[in-house]
Amino acid sequence: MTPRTPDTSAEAILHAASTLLAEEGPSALTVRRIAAAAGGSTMNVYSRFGGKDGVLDALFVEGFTGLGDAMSRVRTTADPLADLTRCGRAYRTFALAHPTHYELMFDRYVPGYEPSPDAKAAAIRALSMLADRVRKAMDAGQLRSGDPMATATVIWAAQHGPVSLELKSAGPPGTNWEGVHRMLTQAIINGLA
Amino acid sequence: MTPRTPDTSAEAILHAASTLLAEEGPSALTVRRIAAAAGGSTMNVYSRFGGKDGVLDALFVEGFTGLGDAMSRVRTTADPLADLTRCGRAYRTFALAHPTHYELMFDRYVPGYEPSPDAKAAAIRALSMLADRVRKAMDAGQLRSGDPMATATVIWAAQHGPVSLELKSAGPPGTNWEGVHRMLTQAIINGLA
DNA sequence: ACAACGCTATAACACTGTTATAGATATGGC
DNA sequence: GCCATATCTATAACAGTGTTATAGCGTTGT
Repeated sequence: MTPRTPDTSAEAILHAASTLLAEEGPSALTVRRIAAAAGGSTMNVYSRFGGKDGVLDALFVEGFTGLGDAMSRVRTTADPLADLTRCGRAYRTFALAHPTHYELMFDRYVPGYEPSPDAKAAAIRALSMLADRVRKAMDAGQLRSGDPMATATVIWAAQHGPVSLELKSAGPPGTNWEGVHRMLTQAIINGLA
Repeated sequence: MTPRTPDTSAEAILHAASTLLAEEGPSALTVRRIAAAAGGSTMNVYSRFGGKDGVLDALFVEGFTGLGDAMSRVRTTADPLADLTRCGRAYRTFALAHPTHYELMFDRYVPGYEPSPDAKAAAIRALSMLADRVRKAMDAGQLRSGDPMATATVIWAAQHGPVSLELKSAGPPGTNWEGVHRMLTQAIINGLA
């Protein structure tokens, strides 16, 4: 589709970078390859994104937006605690479906790269999705009341731990990561109740 | 001391690399800088370690050895569950004391770097330290019995989650990471009891 | 003392992000 | 319609990376 967009626009660069990241991993994200895949020249990346970091930031935001969407798409039922558990499953599902984006979001694989304040804000926005549901559970009296953002951070940490290790295939071979994730999620939700 | 070791030995390279990693972070780990700091030439790194990855592997092992030692140094008392909790504290303390090593151990900051099988074995050895204590707690009837290695992996994931996020300073500013870590550790130990 | 070998250091190669420079293309004023 | 201007693009150059090949030195065994 769009068989020859004449303008090597910012969207083309972003699309190319996102595809490269998904299909070949972070090491394929070189300025030259991104520019070539977008049909333009390297300077395009600099004039539109200010450099490689700008593109990484955009992918970073894209990743967190997707993660937030995945969690906000979880249907809201009369049982806020069960909703939170399903959010945890959505978290792991997203990470396994987009491992390279997750790597970019949470691993500092580029020595000089640090997410910009705006990018970090996108991460906080995704966390707010969780905090909203935490607040609902608190209002329903199913979760000990307190700062929803702080409690959401605890749940987030419980998600990131097993998912991060699973993506690195750390730990003993044959580990049942789905079970580890479920057990940890269950334990922390019980502990916060 | 040793004011002019005539042999730019492997230890000198390792020491230089470890110091560079600790003092300037992963981005300072270039072959040329390592060789210069060790007083030798770049070829030294290749003849003795087979390339940069060999040095990274050695630092990887160094990190996991240190982490395993930190957890095995925790004193064993009559309360295996309390010992496990202290192991968790030792885990976080080690990570905060050696953030760059932790980064190397768990973040894939070098695009092409993958720990060698031997290096991964060192990681499993560190995990075994935890598994030993888990077994003790199981024998004492304080922890639900099962595969100690699998249970240790769950505890490990509960440590890595908050510690990893804390080191990246992810999450909302002003987060009480020590509290997040303690809460998660407590919850998972309770959940496994 | 001599020969052979191993190890070291230097320089070259292919690649990276980034920047400067020349060229083409489009725009604005008449 | 035509020219001057300005922007945007593409090419090439620069400093750095990991890695490899090559020439030189030192050491060692006989």
